[in-house]
Amino acid sequence: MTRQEQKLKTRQNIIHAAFSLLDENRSLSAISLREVAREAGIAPTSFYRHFKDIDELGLTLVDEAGLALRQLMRQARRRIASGGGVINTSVDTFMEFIAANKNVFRLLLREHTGTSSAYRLAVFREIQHFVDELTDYIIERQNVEFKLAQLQADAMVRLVFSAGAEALEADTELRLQIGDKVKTQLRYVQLGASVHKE
Amino acid sequence: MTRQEQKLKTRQNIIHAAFSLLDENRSLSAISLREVAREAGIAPTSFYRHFKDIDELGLTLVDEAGLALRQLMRQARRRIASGGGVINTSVDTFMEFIAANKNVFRLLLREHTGTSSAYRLAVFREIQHFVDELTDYIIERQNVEFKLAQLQADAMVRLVFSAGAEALEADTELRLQIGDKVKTQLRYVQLGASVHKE
DNA sequence: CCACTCAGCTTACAACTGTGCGCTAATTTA
DNA sequence: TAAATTAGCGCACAGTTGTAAGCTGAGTGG
Repeated sequence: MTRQEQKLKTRQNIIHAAFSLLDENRSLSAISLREVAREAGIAPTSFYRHFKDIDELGLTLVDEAGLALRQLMRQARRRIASGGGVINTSVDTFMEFIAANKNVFRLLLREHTGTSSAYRLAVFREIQHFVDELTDYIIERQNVEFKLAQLQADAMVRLVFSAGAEALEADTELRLQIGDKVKTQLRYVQLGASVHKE
Repeated sequence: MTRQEQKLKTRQNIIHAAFSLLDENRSLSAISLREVAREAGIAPTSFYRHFKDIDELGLTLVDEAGLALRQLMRQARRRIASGGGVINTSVDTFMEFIAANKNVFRLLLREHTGTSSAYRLAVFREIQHFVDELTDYIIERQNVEFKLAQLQADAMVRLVFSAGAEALEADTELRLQIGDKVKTQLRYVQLGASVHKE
């Protein structure tokens, strides 16, 4: 194994360690460099060979989470194309993502309203991608003007993320209920927006 | 000043100190007992004369914030009674509340998705009050069945809180824009729900 | 008036934090 | 092969944390 490979592996160990520490009751600002190092199996000071700060690690994690989100979007689009209804498919995909990547979503959720403005901004940008993509989609499908589509998309994303927060700590059955609830709410928004237009 | 009065005053000093520490970049779990004591002007160990834990203080703060929320609701109802449109008045009242009680709203927002499940639950209950009251109101005004009213109220509260989060860090002008946005979104929900019913 | 209560203090300690410094051993480069 | 680079380590230090123990002085109740 070359030196570069080894370094990359250690870096990923650190990232993985940090994600695993986010379990249940910790936020980015609540995990310490030493803890991460311990979990990653390196000496505390070796951490600096990979990241300038603990904050630099934090931003990296947010980026990784954003990446996962974008992959989620792609997956959802693929699924929609193969039929089943936009809202249904999107919500189902989203809920499955949450269940399968709890800590990733937890990170986004916590830091979205968290204490570091840098993290908040980073998460905000990731969510905005979501809104933008959905806006385009709505314009194309429902043939409405930009402003209205954006408002609608914004509302929908907010509702879905909020429902996600609720679903995060729920068991499978409750999560399905939450999914049903948010689907209906999304239909209200969609219906309301299309009626409003006329 | 009697001993009891003095104790109460110190207790309120502590609570006030804690709220003021929530400014900008701190959450409940990120403020230390010693900091609170310092800010309140007492010795660290004196803290224990008033609260068992820092967590007990935290729950007290959430309660206080909930109280403020309930007062907000009453104020909104009074204002609606004197005309001006339900959605408009409610959102305006809410936005004014946020601007005037930043740290109170910040607390609710942060702990809603925060790291302590006890805090999360406490905040969740406070928000649920909001939903319940709005549900009753909708049933009464729009004469719809409970289930539908609840779904509608739930969506509306989620949208308003989410907009509040955005407004929290915004200046006056942006806050007004956010207010307008969420008002439109709420009308979508309302419209959509009423159309859906038929 | 005198015994009692108790809010607040000082001192102390062990645990933890981030990080500077210098070493080692292994890979990379010339 | 010799020189240079560097990932990772151990040690050290100053700063912070929560909280236990025991004292003091002022308000309280008999």
